[in-house]
Amino acid sequence: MQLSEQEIVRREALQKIIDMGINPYPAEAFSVNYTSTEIVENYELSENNFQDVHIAGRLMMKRIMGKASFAELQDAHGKIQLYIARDEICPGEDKSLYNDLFKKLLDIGDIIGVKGHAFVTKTGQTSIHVEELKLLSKSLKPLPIVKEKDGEVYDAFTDPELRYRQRYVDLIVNPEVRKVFEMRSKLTNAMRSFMTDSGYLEVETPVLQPIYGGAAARPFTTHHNTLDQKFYLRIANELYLKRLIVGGFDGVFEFAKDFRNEGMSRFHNPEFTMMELYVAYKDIYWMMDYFEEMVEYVAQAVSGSTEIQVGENLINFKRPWKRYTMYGAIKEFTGEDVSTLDEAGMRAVAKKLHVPIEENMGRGKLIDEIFGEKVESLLIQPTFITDYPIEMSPLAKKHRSEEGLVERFEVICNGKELCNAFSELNDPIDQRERFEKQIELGKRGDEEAMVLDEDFLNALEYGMPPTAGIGVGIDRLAMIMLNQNSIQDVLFFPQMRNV
RNA sequence: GAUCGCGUAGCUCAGUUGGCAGAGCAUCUCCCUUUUAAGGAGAGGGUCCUGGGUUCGAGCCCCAGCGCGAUCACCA
Repeated sequence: MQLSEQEIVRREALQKIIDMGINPYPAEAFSVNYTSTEIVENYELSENNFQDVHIAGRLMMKRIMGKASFAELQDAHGKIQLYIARDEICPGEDKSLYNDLFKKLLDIGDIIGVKGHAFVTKTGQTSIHVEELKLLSKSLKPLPIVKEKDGEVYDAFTDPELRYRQRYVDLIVNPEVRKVFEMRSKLTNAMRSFMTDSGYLEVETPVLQPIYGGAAARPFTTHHNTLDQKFYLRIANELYLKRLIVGGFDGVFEFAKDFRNEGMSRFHNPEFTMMELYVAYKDIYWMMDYFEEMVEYVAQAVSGSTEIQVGENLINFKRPWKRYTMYGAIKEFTGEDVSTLDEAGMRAVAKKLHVPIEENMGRGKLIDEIFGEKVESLLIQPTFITDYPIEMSPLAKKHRSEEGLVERFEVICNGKELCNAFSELNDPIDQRERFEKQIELGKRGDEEAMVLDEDFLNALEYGMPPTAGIGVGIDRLAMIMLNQNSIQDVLFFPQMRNV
């Protein structure tokens, strides 16, 4: 391994620290009694508090001025300035703790613990007057140095490849990145508590599945040695959650890592998080209300408002959201009434609207293309689209009144699909026929056609109550609510090519 | 998978017509007891992504490859 000049210097410093009799990686705990932000935010309010502060974190800046110095300590919550005077951390004759350890051997990035008292400097900055200093962990790699003045950031660590491959560095030096992930956690917590408060059960279902199902996608495959059997990483957990509804639970949900062996883009990572919820004795109209309420609640919890600025758009999650049928939305945005057209008529409309189509597309696919090309990107505010063509929805119940459609809705927001929901198909005969149609599509070369799951049909044959189900793309929801442009910015460790 | 762009010091970036490899921060040495993008004086640090080619001479031009990004394709 080729070491840079700075890395060599740090290894030499490490050895000198050991030579001084100091363990650079001590085993014992360093108990902390305050965090940086607690002190900074509350010092003025409680003048006499914080006189015995134990605080630990990463050394982020040293400003040495001879026999006294300032430094910046960063803990999990923020930064606080340290004031270190030689004669206070070295009250005796031996000044080596200050002159050697602090001034020369401690580097930016080292993890230290200090004891001291809070005070305010001449220039008005709340700081810790250090009385004791202890090295807790020596850092051997130089950190990127990010500077800031008057809210302006200089030399920010921005190379996306380095940021994603070494997210730990990104998190150390880019506080706004930490913030995004803290808010993502808030988001999922808010959803979780909303559903738990409704009385629904959070469950876990298999990631390794002998038959993949619940979505149309190409799977990852793997092999179990003992069983000598092929397994797939799940592309969805839909069919397992429905088995649990058959089993008698009236509401189950799971935050699931799903895996799809497909292209990557700023909206696609090969592994991603989907939240699926199934509630017995409900239909899509109930689910629309429930989802609307949940997202409004989540927006409030995450940002303290139902209005969120996303790029150039101000998105308002306050209920009620606009609702269109798919035909209605096409009519509204293109002026074309396609509801009564046959396949040929649909093809003619697609051509007229300059929607690129292929000869083998059926009526349902044509509708989907027209909607995707001409309507979807125009829907910025959260909008319900209901009543999808049956060909695209093999797990959704037939529409209660419209031939050729199913009871399904999606919510489109910021031009992208946010969720997908059905009144779940619970007729086992119908479900078998839909699977068989998928098998034919598969034989005709559709690599994403669904596979027949005999055990799932077996479960349906025992009887599943009428059920509403929804799948929510958590990464995409996070992108919108946290105003992030790429899925990579809401995943700690986005997939990268191995180097 | 296609097209375009990018890859230079630990980080952020310059690099002219092809002519000695540059800056700021960081690092090292020295000075400095209320600084804060601390300051002052000095110094060191390079596989210019990799491999070929053209040329007297390549960071720069050409070819191939690798990695990243953007857009598209794919993606319920």
